Amino acid sequence: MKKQESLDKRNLTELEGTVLGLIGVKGPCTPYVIRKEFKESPTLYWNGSAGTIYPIIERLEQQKLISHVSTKDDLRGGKLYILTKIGKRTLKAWLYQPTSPLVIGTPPDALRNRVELLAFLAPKVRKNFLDEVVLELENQLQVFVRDCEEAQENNLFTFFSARGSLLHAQARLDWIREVISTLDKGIEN
Amino acid sequence: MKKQESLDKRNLTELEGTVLGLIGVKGPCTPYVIRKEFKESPTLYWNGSAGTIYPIIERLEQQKLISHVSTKDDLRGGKLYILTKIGKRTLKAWLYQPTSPLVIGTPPDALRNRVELLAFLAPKVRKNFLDEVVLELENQLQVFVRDCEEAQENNLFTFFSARGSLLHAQARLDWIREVISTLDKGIEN
DNA sequence: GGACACATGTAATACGTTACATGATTTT
DNA sequence: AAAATCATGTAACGTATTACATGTGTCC
Repeated sequence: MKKQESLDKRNLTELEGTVLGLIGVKGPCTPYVIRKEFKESPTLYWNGSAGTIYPIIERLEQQKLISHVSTKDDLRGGKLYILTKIGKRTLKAWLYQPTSPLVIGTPPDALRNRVELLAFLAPKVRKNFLDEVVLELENQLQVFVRDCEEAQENNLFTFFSARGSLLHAQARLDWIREVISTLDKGIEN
Repeated sequence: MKKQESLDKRNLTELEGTVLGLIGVKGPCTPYVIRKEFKESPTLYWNGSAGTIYPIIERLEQQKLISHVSTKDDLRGGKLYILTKIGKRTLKAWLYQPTSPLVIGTPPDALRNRVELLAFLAPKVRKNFLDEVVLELENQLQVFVRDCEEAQENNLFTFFSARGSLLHAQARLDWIREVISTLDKGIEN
């Protein structure tokens, strides 16, 4: 009853590509390890729930992008997955998309949505909201600073990723401060 | 055959809240106007497809958050929707969430995903990728600069939103340049 | 009269999450 | 023995997109 006509023609989704990439850079690993990676990483967006990861691993195997080596003796250790030749080629193609709007385009941002609609709140409430946001962002920034320090000791590219989150958080903070000061000036007039 | 047990208990999704907010700040408007807003805005993430907007308007009306005034005479003009009292209260509560992880948390970023997995590409390919990304981001930055100038003449908060996109784009550009220079130094050693 | 913008909707599909279910192994 | 972690999976659901279908009014 599974629906999968022309699976090989489909492009990888962002999450599928990331899973494929994790198998690629981490070497042979089990679905469970992939899940842990998602859960523990502060920069990887998805939560790596079982209901997502296992079906994706299945799909990738059916598309011959990954294959597993059986581990009969060890009931505890799960199936170890590795990239196939096609998998390596596909991953390289998926990674190298410097002009794709999905990669280059500005991601969604729930805070930006709120700011766009802030006209609906009374000036005082607005001010309170923005002040609280600044406090939250300052705390978050500290967390990312620590993440960067930790990541620096491990993988260089994990560090880059953490650094990206940090710079984004800093940019958001600068932005909200700018909004606050602009609104404050407006009130004076 | 519609499934909607306990609709009033549900929280608003990000898109539902944004639709409600647009009706709130723009005043009475038709679903079509909402769709246009999404299509034309460079900072609002969603594309405002009919298949999304019309069902949302329906749901919001069923939850008594919005109501419409009939326009019998004008077949062309669609139904004009406005916020109800409950709608106004709900919108204020939805906007004012300065500590919500969804609002404050760092959004997903497909470029960050790529960078995290860049170890899989050969150094030369990596370099090409990053150089191309810089070019793309520089172009994008110019677009956002123009968006900001346009928005400055209209709504202040639309300008803030555009400004947020601009600062984010700038942060991403700085970040990738930093990654490139770090990798270049590594090669020298 | 034809093209285009206005206006509303439905059906099929894709994607990810939550919650549930199961069982083995290790730690306390 | 109980709790926690390892490990794999399924079912139901929510949400948004794409593509399709339909019709009206306006402009050239």
